[in-house]
Amino acid sequence: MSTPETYPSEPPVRSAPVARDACGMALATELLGDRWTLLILREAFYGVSRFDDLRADLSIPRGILSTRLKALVGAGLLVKTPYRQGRDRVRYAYQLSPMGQDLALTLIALMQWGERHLQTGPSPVRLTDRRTGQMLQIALVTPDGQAVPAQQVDFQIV
Amino acid sequence: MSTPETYPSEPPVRSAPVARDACGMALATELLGDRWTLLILREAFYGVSRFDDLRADLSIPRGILSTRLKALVGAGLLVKTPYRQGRDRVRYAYQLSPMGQDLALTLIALMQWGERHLQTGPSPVRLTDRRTGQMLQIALVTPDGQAVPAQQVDFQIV
DNA sequence: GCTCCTGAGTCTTTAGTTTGAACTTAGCTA
DNA sequence: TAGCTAAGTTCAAACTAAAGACTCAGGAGC
Repeated sequence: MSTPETYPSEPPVRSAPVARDACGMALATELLGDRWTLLILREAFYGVSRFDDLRADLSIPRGILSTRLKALVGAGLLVKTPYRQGRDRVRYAYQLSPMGQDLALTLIALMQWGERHLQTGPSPVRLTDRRTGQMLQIALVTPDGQAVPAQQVDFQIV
Repeated sequence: MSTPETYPSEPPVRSAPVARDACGMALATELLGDRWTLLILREAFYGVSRFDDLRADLSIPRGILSTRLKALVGAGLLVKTPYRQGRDRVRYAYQLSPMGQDLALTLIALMQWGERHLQTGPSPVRLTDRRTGQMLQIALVTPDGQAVPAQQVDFQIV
């Protein structure tokens, strides 16, 4: 973005051009930015929904899980739904709300980045087009659904 | 993903079908999942590169910034480059490596999600196609760059 | 009825991080 | 020589997380 050797011509950026409370990314980070929250949402995407299953799967302390779930329900990403299995007593499932499901693209972007740069083996997750079977990638697209290469993307602050 | 009222027919998922250390998302979360790291990368994307500018812009304690920058340099997301402005002594700029720049799509996905669900006002960030001026959105695309709607995406674990 | 079991929590104590403030260092500049 | 600034480091106090014990509710078995 800036070229350190060729200052003074191009002065360094001294502060972010977008205030933190007007930036969707910063707001999202406040909600999702901790060691557990993204992992909990990952489980939710995979369909794990019960307190004790989450706890066992993540090895997360009960107290922390309890607080995080409350925060996520409070923020509207998860919904706590009662259900009854067989003759069991009523229990609760934590499931993604539409707002939570809408995080899918973000988590997929994160996953694909992790696969490219951190993962050693091949990915066990396969995202394909149901019609053609083609592999899918995250990209920026125009309203009519045409991908635009990175060099052709214009980033502007108004 | 599962329908709480209509169990037993469809049993609940008891654990994530992908081990944490084989999942790009989980690996990425380990690196990026804390209160500051994503905010630091956000600054880096906006072009803020100097220690004290980051510190002032984020109101982050020096010690934390120092450790986070070291971690990010160590992980290969940032590069610490010496530079010299005018006759000043040599200083260091923290800038995105190619690996860090490759996180752009993820951060944009996060930003667009935050804008849809958390932000009250309109976004000051404008992402457009340089050729046509059209607004751009994150989506899943086929290898030839055609967006695929969510309902048509097939998610499989191998 | 009484006891045990399980899912889903809460409470408490200990361990680990984060903060903020003060101190340090290197290279200018007056 | 003293002063300034960017970029750290160090340290005590405050906060947060972790691990384990405790609680509670509704069945199931005796």
